[in-house]
Amino acid sequence: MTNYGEYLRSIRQQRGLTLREVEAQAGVSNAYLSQLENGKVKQPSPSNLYKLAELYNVTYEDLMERVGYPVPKAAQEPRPEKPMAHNRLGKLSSDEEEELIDYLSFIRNRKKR
Amino acid sequence: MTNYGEYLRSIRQQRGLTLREVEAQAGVSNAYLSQLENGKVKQPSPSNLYKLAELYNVTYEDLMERVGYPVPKAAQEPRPEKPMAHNRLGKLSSDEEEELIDYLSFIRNRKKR
DNA sequence: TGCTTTTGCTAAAAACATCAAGCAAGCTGC
DNA sequence: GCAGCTTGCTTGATGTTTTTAGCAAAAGCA
Repeated sequence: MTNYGEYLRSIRQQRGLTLREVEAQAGVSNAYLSQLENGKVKQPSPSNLYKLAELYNVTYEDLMERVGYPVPKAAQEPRPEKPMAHNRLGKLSSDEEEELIDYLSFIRNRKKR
Repeated sequence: MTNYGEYLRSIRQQRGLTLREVEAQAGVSNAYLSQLENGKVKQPSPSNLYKLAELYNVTYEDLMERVGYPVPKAAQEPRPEKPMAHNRLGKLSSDEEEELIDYLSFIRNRKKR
C-alpha cells in the first residue's frame, strides 16, 4: 500500500533486469516502470501488475495487496493446513450422508481385497 | 469481459435498487453507475467493484473476472457447483477414512435419537 | 580522448475513471 | 393541468494511468 515501488525495484534488481528489459519482456513501458518504482503512481492497473508478477515470478495477489487493492479472501488466506476430513465437507444433507456412507464402505471393501 | 454492464444492471434490478440507492449504500456515484451499466467504462477500479460486490452480495472475483481483470487462480478454482460429497474430500489417507467413518456413524446415531 | 550505447529519468500528451451538477421523461397527488 | 419528486442519463471538470519522445550521466570501446 505504501512502498510497493521500492519493492518492485528490489525484485527487478535481484533478477538482474534493466527497465528496458522489463519493458521488452512484460510489455510495460520503461518510463512507466520508472514512475512505479519511484512512487509516482498510486494504483497501477491489475493488468499491468499481472504482467509484472509473471515476469518477476511473484504472485499476482502479492502485488495487488501491496498496491492496496482488495484481494479476494480465498486467495490471501494461506491455504489452511489440511483440515480434518469431515471439515472439508461442509454441512451434509441426508442424501449426502447416504452417499458418503456408501462410498466409504465401498472403499473399505475394496481395500480388504 | 464484454458485457458486465448488463450483468450489473440485472443484479441491481433483482435487488430492487435504484441508482441513487446504490450510490447511498455502496458509495459509488449514480452518474458513474449509469455509465458502468451502459458499457461506457472499460476497466472500473477494483475498489469500486469491491463495493458493488459487497452490496449486491456477489463475489468480488466474479466481478473482476467479468470486467476482464486477471483473477488469482486460488480464488477461481473452488467454485464448481457443489460436487458429490465424496468429491469434496479429495484423496483420503487411511487415517482419514477411519476418522470419517467414525464421524458419519456418530451423526447417524445422533439422528436416530 | 572522443564516439556510441546503455540506463534511469522527466515532460508532455493521450486515454481513461470518476464525480458534481443538472436535464428530461415519468410518476403521484392535488 | 401543474407542482413536486423520482429515475436514469449526459456533460463538463478533475485527477490518474500509461505512452512516446527525448535528455543527461555513466559505461564501453575504438
